Amino acid sequence: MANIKDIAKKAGVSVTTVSRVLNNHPYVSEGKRKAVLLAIEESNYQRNINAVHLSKGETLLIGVVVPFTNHPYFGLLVEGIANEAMKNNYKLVLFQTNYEADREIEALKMLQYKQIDSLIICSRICGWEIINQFTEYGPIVLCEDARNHNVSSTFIDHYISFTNALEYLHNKGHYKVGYCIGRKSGSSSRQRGKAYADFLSRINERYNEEYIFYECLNFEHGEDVVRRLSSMDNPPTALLVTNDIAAAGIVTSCREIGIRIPDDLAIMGFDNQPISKIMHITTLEIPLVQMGRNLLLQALDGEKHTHEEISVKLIERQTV
Amino acid sequence: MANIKDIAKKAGVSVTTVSRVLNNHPYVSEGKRKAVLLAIEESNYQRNINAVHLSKGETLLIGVVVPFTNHPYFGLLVEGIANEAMKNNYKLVLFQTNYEADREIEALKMLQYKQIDSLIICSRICGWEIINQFTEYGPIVLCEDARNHNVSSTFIDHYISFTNALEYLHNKGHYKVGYCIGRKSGSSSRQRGKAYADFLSRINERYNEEYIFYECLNFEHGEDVVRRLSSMDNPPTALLVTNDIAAAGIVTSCREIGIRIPDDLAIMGFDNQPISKIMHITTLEIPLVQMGRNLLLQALDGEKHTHEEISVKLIERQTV
DNA sequence: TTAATTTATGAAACGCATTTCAGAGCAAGA
DNA sequence: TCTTGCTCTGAAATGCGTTTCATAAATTAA
Repeated sequence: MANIKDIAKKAGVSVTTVSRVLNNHPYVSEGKRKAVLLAIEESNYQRNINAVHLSKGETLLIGVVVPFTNHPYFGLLVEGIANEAMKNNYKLVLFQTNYEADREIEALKMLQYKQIDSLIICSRICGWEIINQFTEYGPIVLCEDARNHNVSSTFIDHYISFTNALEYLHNKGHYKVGYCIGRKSGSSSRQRGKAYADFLSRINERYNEEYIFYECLNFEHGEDVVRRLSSMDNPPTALLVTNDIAAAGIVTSCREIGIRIPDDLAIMGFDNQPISKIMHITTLEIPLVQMGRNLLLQALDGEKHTHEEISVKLIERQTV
Repeated sequence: MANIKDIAKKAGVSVTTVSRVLNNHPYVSEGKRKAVLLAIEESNYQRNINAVHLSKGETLLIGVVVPFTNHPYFGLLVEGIANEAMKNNYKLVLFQTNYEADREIEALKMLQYKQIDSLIICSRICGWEIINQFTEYGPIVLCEDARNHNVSSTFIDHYISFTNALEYLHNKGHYKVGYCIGRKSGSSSRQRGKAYADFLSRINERYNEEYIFYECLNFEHGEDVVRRLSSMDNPPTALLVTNDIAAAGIVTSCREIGIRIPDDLAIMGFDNQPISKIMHITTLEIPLVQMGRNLLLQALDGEKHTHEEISVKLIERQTV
């Protein structure tokens, strides 16, 4: 395959001039430009992108770390990221971690090795002591409140939004409120846990371990929740479900065994996924696509670290 | 930052020897190996991955083309691809095309430019006349029957599986059968359309344009289908829905307006997504994760073109 | 007219690791 | 003893484009 040198020879110019033509630099006379373009055409020349990467030290690749690609929450987030990446001529390298720290470290190492220009971590597993070791190698963008760290972030205030949702349920007369969440650890889970604990003490209710459901990620997990629910002596009258799909699963399973919603059990979802609209699930809208877009822009912005809080909106429908 | 030359100097060996150590070549004496490793350690040396790529002419990157990242069908497929990629130390570059041909061409060009080692196209938009132009640049793997082409493929026989599903419905007493599908064009849609037409003529039914529903991709699209259905004078008594999520949406919307399933309307899904189990939707199981794995292995296999047909299985539940 | 810019061009340095090739040294087999 | 055949090592070639620097030529400004 022809390389830039061949083109230069063929067009009777220097490689510098060829490079200028390829990169649309000014200061190339019309005659030479034409000659170069002709030579490129005739030799069917293709720039070796890896040589460009080596030379420029950048790859136009952005890493995206998600625990699961196949999850509606991250699906929307990645959709936003992908759309914006497209606009900016960047491509995405996808890291599916399954919440294994090693996978996340692999992604960080790709940043270190310069195989990607920056890294977006949609849900972090590694501790900050690890992340911080890599901030020097390139922009890292988080999808959580990271205002005290050497990265950029786009996030929502989980404490406030959880509190709002809880208060909403309380105003509707619920005081036996439980919640379903994806994982025990993680920064958002902590914030939500705190909001929950504070809410309970505000309304003078006792913390009941039974009212918290973990591993609530998908439609099918709703079944487990409802099973546990129906075996309880003193079940909650309302459930905050941090993900509409799981909420939809719960609603579906409830219908099946005759638990009336919202009369027997009120359900409040999160995200405002399309499914929540169809199933009339009251939910807290999180503009995931928009957040994704923002994450990518921050990743491109490189040097300066910015932090953007996105606000959520409660959407009243028929499950509370 | 240190490079391989610095390490060579520091360790008192040639760059060749350093490279040998880095790549675990044999024929390096223990003494020199140790010296090199020490020098690497002390200089905090990082191999420049782009130089490696340039030199080796490969990137350990595999492109994956999907119309939407945020769709359960492709979600499972990508999950399988990602898992297998991980095992083989490959990373994925994700191309979300939204079914725009230009996006797919971009991916093909990245193959041409050697920024990716091979390309998996999960759902093709471009015609073969375009794909064929790129087969010389690296392995291309399709998720459709491509036995007559210069690529590898993992696929299911949509004609047969659609036929089986239709016959199953027919055996249950249905002859007014319609179907819901994602898009009008595309190879799988054509195969299914043919199976449908052949089925109709076999049972002596007239082709009814109204019985076919397009753009049926997601849960929310079920609503539209049901709306159209309920306004029909002579609606079908059974519906084949090429995607469980859409089927679930249809089931949900039907319940809402009192269409009984399967009595008033039988629903048959596709994929055997988790949601279909929960909602007891009769479906045709497509082992998407396994297919994804296979696609990746074929992508790695490079030179030789293989074609693997995956068989599907009808799973009887309660919506037919 | 002279000085200061701007335009245009190419040689050479730079980014960096892998691989081929040639050769030295040593051991095993004939 | 002589021939093969490993083991080990490094110089040099290879992959390829970008960018800096020096310089010449053409303009514009003073």
